[in-house]
Amino acid sequence: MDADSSSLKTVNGNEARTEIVRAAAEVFMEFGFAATSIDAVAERLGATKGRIYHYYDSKAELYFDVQIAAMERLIREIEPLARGGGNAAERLEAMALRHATILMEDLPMQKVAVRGLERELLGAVAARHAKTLRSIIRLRDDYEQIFAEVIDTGIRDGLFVDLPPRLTTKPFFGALNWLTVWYVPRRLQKPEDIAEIARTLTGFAMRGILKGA
Amino acid sequence: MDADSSSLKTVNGNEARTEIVRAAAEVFMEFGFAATSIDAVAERLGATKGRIYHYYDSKAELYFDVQIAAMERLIREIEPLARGGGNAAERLEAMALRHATILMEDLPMQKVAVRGLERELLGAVAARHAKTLRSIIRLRDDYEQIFAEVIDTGIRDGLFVDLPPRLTTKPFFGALNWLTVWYVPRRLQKPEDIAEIARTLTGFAMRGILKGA
DNA sequence: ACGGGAGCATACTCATCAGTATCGTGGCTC
DNA sequence: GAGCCACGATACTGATGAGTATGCTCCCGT
Repeated sequence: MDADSSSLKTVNGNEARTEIVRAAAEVFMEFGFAATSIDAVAERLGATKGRIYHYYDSKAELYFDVQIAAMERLIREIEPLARGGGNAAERLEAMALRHATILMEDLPMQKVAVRGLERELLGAVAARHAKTLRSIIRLRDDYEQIFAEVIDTGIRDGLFVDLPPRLTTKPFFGALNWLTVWYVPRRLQKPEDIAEIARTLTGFAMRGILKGA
Repeated sequence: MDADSSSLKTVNGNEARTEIVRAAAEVFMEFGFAATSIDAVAERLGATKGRIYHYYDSKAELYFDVQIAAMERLIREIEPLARGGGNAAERLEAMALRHATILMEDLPMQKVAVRGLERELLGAVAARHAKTLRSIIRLRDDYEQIFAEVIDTGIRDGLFVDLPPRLTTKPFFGALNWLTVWYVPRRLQKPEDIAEIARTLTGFAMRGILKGA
């Protein structure tokens, strides 16, 4: 149906774009949007600007694509869990565990996404990319909504502490997302370690929200 | 050459510097380090570059000063609470409550500090400011240490969950610090609202760390 | 076996800042 | 009441980096 709904410049550039997005995520993660030069991304790719501008019209568009990719993976993996079996507490726990794991597995992309639409952008580029911007905010809201609904259910079922859901969701995400600030992937020792961190964080977050017995 | 330890250029510029730091914090909060121009800070001051470069040698130095001011306030206010009365749980709760409150009261500075030494800096400016950089990292570590010790005590006393302290501190801070990501000061309604938010977050964090009855 | 275009590289342009150099001006001391 | 200096404004310089213009080279279909 779409001749060209995203601003795809060439017909078959999807895997080329993916490769660019991956490299961009790494550099954006390291330096942030403003301090990242397209040349630096190109260098990480072992290429030059030309390659990137062939697929993307601007740095902002590339940055947006990183965020979109990150959010889409989260939504794709977490939504089924929200619909899965078990009561609200069990489902929320599964979601949190998966969420934390994905953050670590996909650190570059996810870190960029978590940092979010740093203000630096909104002011500078808002006008030109208003539509894309809105769609990303939409994605983020949708994602939070998935959690919010499960939490809502849990509160109504008397499983969770009886507080404003919005205000409960925040520290819940905080406990998990904060890992993008401190987590540094170690060479070696990765496979089972990620799981342990994810479990610890999830445990903390769940205790925070569960109504005391 | 020059004997003065901080790079204070003029003799009595302390209040002038304070005013500059305050303005800088607002702009840095809004746009981040890289995307903030000194001219923008000057404009917020209702002045020009000249004023700023009269007191600061570089943008980095100014940025550092914001971080230092933020960390110093935290340490100054929280440390007494760590030494105060009560068991580890009571002290930790008081600390968390105060911490969250300060974040909201001093949002610009604290947000900049929480975002931390964004990587964008480390690469770019590390060499020249290695000493300052180290002292800021030191401040941050000291601050975390204040919490870590109380948490340690609580674990030994059997009050807190029995997990690696380092891994418990992280989500604890996460639940609190995350508010710098979502909290937007509302005009009106501020005085008691801040207190409620702080209490909710603190409650969450404490439940996360307390050993279930 | 030859156009033509997708997929890049190279080589520009032009704007934005960080930092500097220089110059006014008011207040202070003697 | 003259000189001095803290303070700050104005007017430069130089580097960096986003985006563009253009050229090269395969690969593809015909």
